[in-house]
Amino acid sequence: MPQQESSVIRVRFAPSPTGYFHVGGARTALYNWMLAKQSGGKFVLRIEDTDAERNKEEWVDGICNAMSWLGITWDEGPIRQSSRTQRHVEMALSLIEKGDAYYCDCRREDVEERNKASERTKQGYDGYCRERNLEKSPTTVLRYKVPADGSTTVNDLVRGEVVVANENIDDFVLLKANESPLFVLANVVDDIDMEISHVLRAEEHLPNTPKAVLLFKSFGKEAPLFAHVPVLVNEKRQKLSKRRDRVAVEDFKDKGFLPEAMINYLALLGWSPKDNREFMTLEEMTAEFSIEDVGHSPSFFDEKKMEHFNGVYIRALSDTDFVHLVLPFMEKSNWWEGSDENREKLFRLASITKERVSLLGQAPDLLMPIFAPSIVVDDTLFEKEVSPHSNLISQVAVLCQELDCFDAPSIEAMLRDLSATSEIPLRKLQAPIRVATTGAKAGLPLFELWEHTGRERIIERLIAASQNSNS
RNA sequence: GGCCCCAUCGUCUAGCGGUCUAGGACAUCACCCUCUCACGGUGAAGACACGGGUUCGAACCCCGUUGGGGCUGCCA
Repeated sequence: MPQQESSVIRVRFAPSPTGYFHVGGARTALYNWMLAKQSGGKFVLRIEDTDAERNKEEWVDGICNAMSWLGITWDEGPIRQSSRTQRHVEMALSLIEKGDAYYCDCRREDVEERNKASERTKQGYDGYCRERNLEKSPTTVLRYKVPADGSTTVNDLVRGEVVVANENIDDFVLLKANESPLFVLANVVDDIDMEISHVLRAEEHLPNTPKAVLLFKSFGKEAPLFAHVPVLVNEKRQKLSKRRDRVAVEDFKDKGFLPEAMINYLALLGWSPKDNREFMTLEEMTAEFSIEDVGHSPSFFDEKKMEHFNGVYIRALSDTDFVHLVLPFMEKSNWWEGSDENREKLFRLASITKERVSLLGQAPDLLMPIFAPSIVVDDTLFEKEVSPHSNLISQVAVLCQELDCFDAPSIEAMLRDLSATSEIPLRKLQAPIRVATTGAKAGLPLFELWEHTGRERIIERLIAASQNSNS
């Protein structure tokens, strides 16, 4: 096959704005991006909005924002397919003269009826109007006349050769009755005009690719290289669906996923580097990515594993970056006051917080006992963990009062001392006072937590706890 | 129903005819570390769908079966 190896790679990512941007689309976009960037090629963002009924402009913004957040940049676009309707129609009409297209006035019900009546095992359009030489009218669609014999081959970079007998390809619609262009037509015309070299998309498009190949041929153009990557599936092994599955990129952003972690995880769904390592930067992945090495079977999108990746990325963050990234999540809490003092405190808490969260959104819960003026202790938990130890708790309150300096080392020394004299292991001793001062059984290391909460509030909470136990 | 695609631990994968008593990661479990939790460390359990070939030799090649998925629109 003569191939344009010398010319630049031009790919396009072509979402239709019929819903939010989901992880499946993100992975397809990412693969396209890596394919283009590894050789200095161009990435075109094309919005496939030929179906005016289903598209909404706000989805376009959503897609662009989510892609930008992930770091998937585009060199051209977003180009609305709807802005090129005239060109699509013109190209479709040119096929009539070539004898490759014809008008058809069959209604869907008519076709179904005929199929039912005949012995035909296939269900699609039966070619009823092929030789009727209909004129254009408000009720006619324009169909492509698929050759009766022979077969059409799709040469796919990940699947290999896919051969389909032409008799199994229906005469598909090019132009609706209202003369608006349809997917395959618009796709092919735009790919030609935009000089797309590689069409990398999800496997769900494989069945209509022979139609595209036929069109390229009719237009006298060489088809681009195709690469159909497996779809992403849910736990029931069905293709991820915007409606059924909660997989919006934006939702993951809101939960506190880092774009780098998502990109890293997503890239590994269907592809892996030669040495099978998992943590890679976008640059490293781009350098090593190879479309031929993409797997052939669907991958389950495992949010748990992605969260693990996210935790690793969070822990690798500098304290400064962590504070910067976690601040928006803190600001969602009504107890958070964004003072310089609090930001400084947050910075000093960064390292012990980082290793306890796998999502940025988990940080506020951990930090609430320190920054919130008051805490809430669940009744059952209080009865179980706090009440039996009211004496101990009031004793600790006194010791806190007596401490020269209320910092972590002093607090630790004080509690270890108490542990030794009272013969209560530190691990047992910390439980009631932790619940009394934080409302939770687990959380940040107690000594640092107390230091940053401040002596006054800690003593206040300890006293309140011991008094509530007595009554 | 028809057409097409796919098939290694529960999941993501390594493996591209001999190095496989099948390696790694997530999840699970146990132990260690430890002020709780977490991080980290060590270890356990866990897979080549099945049947035929080809070959001295098959997870790797071929065929079939089974199972799964996608498409089947005047959606994309």
